[in-house]
Amino acid sequence: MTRDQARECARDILQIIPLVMRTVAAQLRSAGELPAPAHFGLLSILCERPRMLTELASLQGVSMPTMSNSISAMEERGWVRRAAPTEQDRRVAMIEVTTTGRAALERVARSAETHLAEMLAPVDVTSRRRLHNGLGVLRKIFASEPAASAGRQRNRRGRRPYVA
Amino acid sequence: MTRDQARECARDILQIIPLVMRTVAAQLRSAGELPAPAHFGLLSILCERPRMLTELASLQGVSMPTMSNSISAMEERGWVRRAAPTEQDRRVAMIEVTTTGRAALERVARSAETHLAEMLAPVDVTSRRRLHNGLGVLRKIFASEPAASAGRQRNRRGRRPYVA
DNA sequence: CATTTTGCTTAGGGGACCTAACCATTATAC
DNA sequence: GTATAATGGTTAGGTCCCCTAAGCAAAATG
Repeated sequence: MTRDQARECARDILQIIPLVMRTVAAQLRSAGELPAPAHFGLLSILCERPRMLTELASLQGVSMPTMSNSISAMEERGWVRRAAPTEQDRRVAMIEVTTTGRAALERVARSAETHLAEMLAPVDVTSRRRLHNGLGVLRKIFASEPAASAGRQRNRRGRRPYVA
Repeated sequence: MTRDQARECARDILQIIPLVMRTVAAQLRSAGELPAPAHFGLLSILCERPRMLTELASLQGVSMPTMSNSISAMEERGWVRRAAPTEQDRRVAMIEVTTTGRAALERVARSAETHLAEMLAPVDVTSRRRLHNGLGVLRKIFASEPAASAGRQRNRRGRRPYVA
């Protein structure tokens, strides 16, 4: 990729992603799912299988305090549970999704689906395929677990909240 | 698009866009451009030509108070200027970008370019094209100005912060 | 054992959204 | 031609998400 292409791509991302973000967030807000934008991904991950906090922070690319708070918020809503520490290692608290949580995920997905379907309706087939492919690429780029970095408080394994 | 496709697409967007958002925001933060994610688009728009506040709120899909605050923040940084009201209509205050603002935009673009280029480096040509196309579709969908809605405080003309 | 590392939490702060409520200034309606 | 809306903006108050710094307890390591 040439310098110009990189810059164009950067501008595109910087202009478009926040816009999409705002729109989706607004849709969820209006659907009464206030804190969903950040929690949705978490629920998805946790539906797969329970995880520890560090793992979740890594996967989502946020700091551990942030993840701790998010989980606390979701716990209060009854969407997840901090499982009792195991005999193996009493430090870790595995996070599990509850039935309520699964239902919430379903609800949010349905809500988003409705709104997005509306927005996607006027889009032709070719564009939809392009959208799908493009999202796939973004996923590959941003959802992978890049090389670890050094130092405390920096998600040593996996994605980190970009420190320098 | 079938229901299943819509849902899959919704899930993809809900999972991927926030991730990208966080990553990009973190990059800019670490580059010392703290409030850039939201302001970048504004600067881009204003570099084209001055706009009034209402217009900007519409284009960005946010409420007017939000836009007012954003502009105030950017004004404090010296990135934009609230032009003196005209004879024509003393209510409107046109927002103009300053030289400092243009420079900031350039700086942020370069910074983002650097980081993104790094992330995009391991991506093959086909994927890059897909990414580009996909972003184009997103732009078409989310950056267009959809039908107006009714009521005060709701960005009557153009994109609105989704109310119901 | 003393020290470090690891998993997690608490404390404190910032940015970006929102709704509600409030001025001005124009435009409309009797 | 004044009363009444409608329009452009701002202020006030609140939520959510994200961060760094600074703990605390349990495990691993010398």
